[in-house]
Amino acid sequence: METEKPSPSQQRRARQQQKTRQMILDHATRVLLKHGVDGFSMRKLADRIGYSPTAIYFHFADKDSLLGEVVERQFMTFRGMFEKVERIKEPLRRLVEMGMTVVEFGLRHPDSFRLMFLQSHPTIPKGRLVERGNPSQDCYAFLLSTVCEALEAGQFRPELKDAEQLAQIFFAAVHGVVTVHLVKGDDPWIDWRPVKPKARILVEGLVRGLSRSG
Amino acid sequence: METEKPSPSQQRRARQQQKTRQMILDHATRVLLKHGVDGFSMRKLADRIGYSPTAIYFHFADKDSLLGEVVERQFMTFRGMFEKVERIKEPLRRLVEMGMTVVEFGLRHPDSFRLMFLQSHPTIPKGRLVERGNPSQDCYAFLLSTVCEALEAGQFRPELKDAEQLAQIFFAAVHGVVTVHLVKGDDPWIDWRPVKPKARILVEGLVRGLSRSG
DNA sequence: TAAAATAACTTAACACTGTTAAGTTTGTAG
DNA sequence: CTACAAACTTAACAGTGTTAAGTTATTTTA
Repeated sequence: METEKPSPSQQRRARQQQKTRQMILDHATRVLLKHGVDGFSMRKLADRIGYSPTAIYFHFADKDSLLGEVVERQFMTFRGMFEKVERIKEPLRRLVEMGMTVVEFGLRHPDSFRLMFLQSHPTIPKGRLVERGNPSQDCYAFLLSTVCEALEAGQFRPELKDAEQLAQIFFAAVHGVVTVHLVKGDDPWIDWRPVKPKARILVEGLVRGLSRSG
Repeated sequence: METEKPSPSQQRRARQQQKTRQMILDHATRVLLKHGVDGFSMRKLADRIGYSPTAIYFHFADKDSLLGEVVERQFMTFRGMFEKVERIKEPLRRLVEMGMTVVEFGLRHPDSFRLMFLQSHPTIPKGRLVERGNPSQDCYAFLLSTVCEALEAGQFRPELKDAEQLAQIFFAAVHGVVTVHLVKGDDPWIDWRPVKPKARILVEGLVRGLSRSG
């Protein structure tokens, strides 16, 4: 394989392309967070950025890919919200506050949450932003490491040994509280109680129920 | 108000209308359960039933109303799945099995679950099939009554007194397990564990963590 | 420096979608 | 027999994602 070094003009062009790519992503993100995924369309986005609809397809394969990249960036800011929680020493307490952070994120950025956790994203971007398995970038890895810590300290009941399983259980529980609120929160059929207290009781109750001391 | 008694031919017409309504609903349900909500469209449905697309609008206000009624019927069959669980005497054990039933339903009828619990349905049908608050028809009421039973028997921790809150917590947790599986189950990013064991551990752990004995 | 090639677009179109306005057939009521 | 309303159909509107073909400008090559 011959690796031709790119000429200066090629580099400049590549830089320009990256810039317009970013510009499109920025606008797409803004539209998504303001009008939701239903209020987003390629044509509206094109209108907004002053290009024709087809121009976007020069930079992104299709709508799914574009949304996939937006989601990837949302995951970065999502991960950022866990910084405060990171310094909690006690793993089980950290686990609880991680759950509350997810809830916080879901309430603050509902459309973002919907996009990230209520939609399948089959199209995986090639150059991923977040590094798989690295707890400082991958949220799931961070959750997993916390569970592992508690596990190694022998804080869970003896029959619970699978860190992946436990992590997925905790995430699913918290996910459920937020999702039900986002999807059915307006339904007058049910006399809904506030989300945060419910989440607290759920996560703390779960920790108590699964830990050795409980 | 003058209640004119309907003539025989009027009655027959009304019957015929109800019949085609049902026919449309039946086909709509079948399409939805086979091809999912994304594979459903008014025009395809019209094709299927041999009418023009607009004909459907004579029987239903719009797509949302039609889907709303389909969902309502799905809730009836959903409720039906709880019959076996109903005879469990011990309320906390019943609570656990109710959760497992929800999971069972979600795994067996994923598109149905998506339609019922992952979509907002602002349009409430006028003549509702299920009677609000009646535990033998309304699933939430059934859940609520079970929670109440355990609550009255003093089986929950003393600080937990709100039946609605507890019911919503339990439902959200189970909902989360199913939803995460349906939405992200294909994501190769995570090494997913089987759903049912996770659900069991979650619900039993939660019961243990929130109950007095735990 | 002129010609060829390539990047970065635009225009026009296709095949869909939900929904409505207006027209048509058909059976009932007076 | 006429009038009317029910139950439809046809045609159209406004929107969607996406592609094929054409255009313009810049860069590379002969």
